[in-house]
Amino acid sequence: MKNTLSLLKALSDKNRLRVVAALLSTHELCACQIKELLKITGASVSRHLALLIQVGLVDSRKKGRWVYYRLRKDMPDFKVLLMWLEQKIGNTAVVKADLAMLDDIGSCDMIEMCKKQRQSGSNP
Amino acid sequence: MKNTLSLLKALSDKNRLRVVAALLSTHELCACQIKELLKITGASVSRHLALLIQVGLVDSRKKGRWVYYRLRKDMPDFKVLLMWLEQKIGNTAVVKADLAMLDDIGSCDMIEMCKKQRQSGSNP
DNA sequence: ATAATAGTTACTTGATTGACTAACTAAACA
DNA sequence: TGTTTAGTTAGTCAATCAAGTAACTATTAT
Repeated sequence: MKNTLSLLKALSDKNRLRVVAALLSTHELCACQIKELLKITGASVSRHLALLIQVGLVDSRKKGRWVYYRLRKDMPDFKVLLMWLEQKIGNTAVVKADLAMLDDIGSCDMIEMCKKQRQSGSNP
Repeated sequence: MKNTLSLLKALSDKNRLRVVAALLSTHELCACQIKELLKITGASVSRHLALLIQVGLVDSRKKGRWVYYRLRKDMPDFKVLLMWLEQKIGNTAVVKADLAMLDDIGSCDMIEMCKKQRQSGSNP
């Protein structure tokens, strides 16, 4: 009960839901890509992802300076829920726009993107 | 997206989740039964149920002085989610205790139960 | 008709939560 | 080795939310 409640709470935030939707179709995303997608500070990204990891929905791996996150689609506990979610929000305007945005971000060089982020000054 | 978010938020509260779990196995419950189950004021019950109705999960019908609520299990939008939920929380201690409690409540005369509630003084 | 009562709505209060800034950690490069 | 940088943690603030009390509505019973 408590676990399910935590899981539902984790999904009850627009930004976290957008992350999950994005991860449903991209297999893996770097923190800085998520930051670019949601247009929030790195600190906020970090906290959102920490929560998604805590409830077991997301996994992370560190590669050099970057941290990559991926959805644990295989977990039987979540499988049905994630399929339901995908079917529910996969075609919404927000998610479609996000996926288009991710196409741009993904085709970018990571280092260049991070440099651009620094210049546009969202995080000192 | 907005609808899905509202739905998830509606389910992200312990009392509302307990109500949904209860309705999953009882087909119909009166407001005063829910009040007895959750041990909160009638006002709070009313607001929780209003929210569940607003997101489309619950239906209500008025019969005399009483209002009965039922889950809209048929709705294709919710069907998968509700089945997932039932499988996830159906066997938890909280829900099992709630169902046992509802057995008692259900076998009671409604008028007697409401009278007892008045006497125990939870709502003036 | 009047009193009683089940449920809703309005208002207030305390707790939770999400976002930001700033300080910190760890990895890479000069 | 020292600096830059990606990400995390701590602290603060504003907004949201759940619960209670009190006032109101509608239905039943005396």
